[in-house]
Amino acid sequence: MKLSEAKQQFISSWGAFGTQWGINRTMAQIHALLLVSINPLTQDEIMEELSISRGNVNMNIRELIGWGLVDRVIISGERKEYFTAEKDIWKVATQIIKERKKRELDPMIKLLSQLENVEGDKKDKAVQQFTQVIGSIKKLGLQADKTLDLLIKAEENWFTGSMLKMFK
Amino acid sequence: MKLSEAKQQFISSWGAFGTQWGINRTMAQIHALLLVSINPLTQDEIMEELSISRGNVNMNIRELIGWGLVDRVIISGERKEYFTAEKDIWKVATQIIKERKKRELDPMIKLLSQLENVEGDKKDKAVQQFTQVIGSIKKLGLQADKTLDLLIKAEENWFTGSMLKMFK
DNA sequence: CTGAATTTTCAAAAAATATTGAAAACAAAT
DNA sequence: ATTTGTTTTCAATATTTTTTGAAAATTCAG
Repeated sequence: MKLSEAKQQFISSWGAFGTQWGINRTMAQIHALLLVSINPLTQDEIMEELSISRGNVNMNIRELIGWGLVDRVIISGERKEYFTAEKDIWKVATQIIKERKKRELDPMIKLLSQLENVEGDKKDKAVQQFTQVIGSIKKLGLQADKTLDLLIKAEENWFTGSMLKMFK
Repeated sequence: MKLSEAKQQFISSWGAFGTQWGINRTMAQIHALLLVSINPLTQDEIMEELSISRGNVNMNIRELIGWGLVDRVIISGERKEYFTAEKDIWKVATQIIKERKKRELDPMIKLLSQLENVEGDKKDKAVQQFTQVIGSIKKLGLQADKTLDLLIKAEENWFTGSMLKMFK
């Protein structure tokens, strides 16, 4: 397989995987494109490469910047803005975990905490069961939250190092 | 907050969280409903409770069964089928991990393995960089795969037990 | 086997989401 | 201050995804 062909394949597949995870296809494709581009790209280059409109590029680039996965790059003497993606995959992964935790896990735990305080007879089977289910989901959430915090702080060898040794 | 109100809130919020994870809103809501229902429910009861059509219930229930999160229950003497959800949240979590791994992570690793074999000059900076990025994503994927396999096999106290001890 | 109850399918409709493109806003150079 | 290149916005449009509901298929009882 040729390089250009492989890049195309990567970009298109990454977009497809993205949608399965609730991520906009184009956003995932732009990220993929920047990951496999040696040099930073302009909006025009991204438009060209992916055959998408200027507005689409602009919106998704800003979204990617919001996720902390893409940075603006100023090239001196150039009028246009350039964009580049973090290439260190460990950093990319922790950044995504950090954001999803903040946007999704934390609000979910907050919700579950509220739902735990349902009023009613403690002997009521229905109340018991509800509180039990909500409580156990919250517990799992809190544990995941804690673990992910540590993971985010841990160094790159977390997976390869102590983690795997632990399970032998 | 009253129990019925809390249930409604849980179901509706669970649906919203689901969509963020690329899961059909109704499927997540049906799952939530069954999680907080003491008794198994029929399709008619689910239709009624969530105000959705029969076809919609049927399709999403089958999808949930496919994910291993919901089971058909036969109640003797009854003609209708009943449905119930696994209430043990740890089992639910490992089941979801197992399925997403199979449906998403494994295919992704397969793709990356193919893309690693790009033909071309090894000294070409572009080829090097591409291979490096693809290789590191694959590596991360393989490590996650391995870790999740162990997690799936591990007992319920994985998070609370050794996992947290490891990080102090 | 027949008929009634129940489940499944799937084309059409509705809803949700993503994309376009042109106008407006902004920024740099002269 | 004006022109020119560039970025941003957002209403309109297109696409994708979900939902409906009625017909077909299936299942069970008699």
